Amino acid sequence: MPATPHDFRRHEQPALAVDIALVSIVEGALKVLVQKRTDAARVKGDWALPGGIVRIDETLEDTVRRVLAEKTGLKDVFVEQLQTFSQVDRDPRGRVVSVAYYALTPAEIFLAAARRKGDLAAADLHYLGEDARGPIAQLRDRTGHIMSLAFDHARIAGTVVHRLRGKLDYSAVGLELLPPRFTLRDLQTIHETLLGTALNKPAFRRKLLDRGLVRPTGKHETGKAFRPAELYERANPGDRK
Amino acid sequence: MPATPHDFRRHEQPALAVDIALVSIVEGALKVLVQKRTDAARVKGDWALPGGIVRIDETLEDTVRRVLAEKTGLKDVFVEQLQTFSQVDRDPRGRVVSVAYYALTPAEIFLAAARRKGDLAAADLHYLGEDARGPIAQLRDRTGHIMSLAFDHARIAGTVVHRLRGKLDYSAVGLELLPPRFTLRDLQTIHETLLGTALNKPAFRRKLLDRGLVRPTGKHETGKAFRPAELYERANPGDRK
DNA sequence: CCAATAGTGTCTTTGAGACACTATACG
DNA sequence: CGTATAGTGTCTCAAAGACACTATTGG
Repeated sequence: MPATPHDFRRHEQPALAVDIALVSIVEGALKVLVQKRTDAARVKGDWALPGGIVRIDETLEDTVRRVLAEKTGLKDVFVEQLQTFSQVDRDPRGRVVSVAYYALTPAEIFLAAARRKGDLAAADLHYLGEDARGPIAQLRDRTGHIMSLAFDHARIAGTVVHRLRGKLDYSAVGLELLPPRFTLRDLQTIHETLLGTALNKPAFRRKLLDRGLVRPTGKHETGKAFRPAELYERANPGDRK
Repeated sequence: MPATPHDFRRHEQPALAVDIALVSIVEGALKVLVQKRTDAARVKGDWALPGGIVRIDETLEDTVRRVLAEKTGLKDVFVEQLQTFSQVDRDPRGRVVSVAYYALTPAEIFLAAARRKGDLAAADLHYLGEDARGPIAQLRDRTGHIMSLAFDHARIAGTVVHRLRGKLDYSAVGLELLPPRFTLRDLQTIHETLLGTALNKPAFRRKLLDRGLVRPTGKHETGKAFRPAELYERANPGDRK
């Protein structure tokens, strides 16, 4: 029997939040934006992914964009839903179900956002693999020290890497981590950093061009002490040459 | 600044529910379990996916298993999270965010569950493709008449088919739609029904056996008027022969 | 031995990896 | 013209599709 309106609140319900992994690749290193926690005495973990409570009149995407704007000043970021996390004890302060999102942005924009507020930091994101409960990641600061993550955010970060690795094969998601014009070598570095493996140069180029995901602009890099690479841009979907 | 416990309820929040697409393949037709709606006057759509409100002490998987048990009597069904749907107007009775799940079960168990209660029905699930807002599906009854779906459930059903098609390539998810022992022809029919295309027999068999996903039992079908097929079972993960 | 489907051998096609080669800019 | 990287031609290899062939059961 479907619930009627007043039924929705007959039982006490979990609170609903979003958590956002803002990810970038800076000089061949995978980065994620984290926020310094202030009540680390009550909640284990010095750092957390930015997040916020979903308001009654917002879609989840609205909440994500509001939180990103409030905490980083960023607008028009690429955002996709990852997965919803609902372990009963995931937040020791109360019952919160969190819908995790990942956001992707080029290195320059990412660094500018991380510098904007004092409690934000760009952490190195290391994928540790999967165990019985799923993927997991570890964060390190620029000196290589481990940054402890609160809640289930190490799981969320691990799941982001796992998802992005899967999507590289069949989508152009790596383009979200580059400016509008880029070289194929840059894009290959993006893929290699996310996958953690080296890729074959001719095969990589063939695949992208055959599938019509990128298009040469005719322009070239400048200021290099050797042969400059051609700049490419993303092809409009539907284009096949 | 992270919220403190009392902050969680400072604003009014959406209610949190799960919706479940219990899917099966019966005689080469893709089926989904739907429930007859009683207040179709107030909410457009005669049918809906089974669903329920998430209780404070439940994980989402707990809610899914509770709802499946209450509505169908099924236990130990294969269940995976699909996606969370949060359009503000998705339920005209009030603000509800819904985490959609799909559940897979073999034809016999599915048919028994669908017969168990009078308000349940096994609908034919037709994938219509993707538009700008995502995948969409249409339901038909056994006479071919369209069954109108409430809320965004046509989107959820479409997203389930889309997800399952993607997973067939790299996972053994089709095995969840078959009994413990099955013929390779049965499994190929499962794949073909989900994908909506014919598959190459030798290639299909090679792939499954090379990847060690299934294992021959040495037993064969009985009661066929022609050469009986060998029965296979799922290989334990890690086995490679 | 016929019907009908199970199961396989093998040729072709396709796409990815390997690797070496040519191309081109700056200084 | 040397250095360093861009970009490509081509061989190899692996996986998937095509297709025809053999195998096996009940009747």
